[in-house]
Amino acid sequence: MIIKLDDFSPMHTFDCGQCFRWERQSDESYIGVAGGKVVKISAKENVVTIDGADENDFTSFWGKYLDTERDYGNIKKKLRAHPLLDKAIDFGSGIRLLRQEFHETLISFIISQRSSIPKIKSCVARLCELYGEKLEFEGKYYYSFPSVETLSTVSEADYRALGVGYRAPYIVDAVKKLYSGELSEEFLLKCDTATARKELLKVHGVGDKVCDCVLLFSLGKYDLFPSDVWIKRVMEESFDSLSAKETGESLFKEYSGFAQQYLFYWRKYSKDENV
DNA sequence: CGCCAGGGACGAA
DNA sequence: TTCGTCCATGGC
Repeated sequence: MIIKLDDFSPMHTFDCGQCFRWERQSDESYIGVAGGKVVKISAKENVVTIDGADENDFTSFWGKYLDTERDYGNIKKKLRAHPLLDKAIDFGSGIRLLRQEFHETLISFIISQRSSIPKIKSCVARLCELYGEKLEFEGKYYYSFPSVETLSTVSEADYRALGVGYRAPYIVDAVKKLYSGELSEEFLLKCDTATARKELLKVHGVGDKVCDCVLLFSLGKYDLFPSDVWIKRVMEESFDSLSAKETGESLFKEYSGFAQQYLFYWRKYSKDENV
């Protein structure tokens, strides 16, 4: 499957901290699993190749996942009004915000709290290997992210065995709420951002940061500006701001989530060539 | 308020 | 190499 898509770089998009299941290959393509399917994605200029997907898969899943309908050129143009964003956008010009599955995003970001990206990736990978569905692609095996139904049978001790430590009971709580319908994607989608936050914060182990990441990366609440240590740093340095989240959201409004990703990627990864 | 949890990454010594 | 610190959340 080959498509034309502007403003997209697999590296910028898959390595900017929003997802944990894409692996860079020696040829700079990325292999990943989403929606129960494995694909390999590569891009030359604005020509994007998705190996392992046909047109049907694209219209039913990958198009939405890659946020292909959104005009990132326009978003970037608006954000470039801020001098700092201008720099950040130059550095991560191919970032697109993925529309990831809700339960996967929630559980992954619960695991992510107070941890590092390599560690998160290994925990999520083990979770998938143990409880996901085995998939084959180009002679290798991959695993889907397990369903809520499957996870509802997994115990706290089993989660602990994955290496998630004290987060194990949080995952149990999240899965329980998902499985019972007490927490539902459909409901959160209908809510305004503030109401959705209030609901999601009821899950054990979900604080401000995890909450904002989940709502931004899976439900498209783009007016959120998740603030981790890198974002706090950049806001403090450049905007003299003590409360990164509030400042970001009031500056960038409905583009907060996009601004956050450009700033995060730039502040965390550009240092070498930037000082 | 301060400290801890469970563990890997990362930077300093 | 080893040591200390970090990370984001809830419980105490």
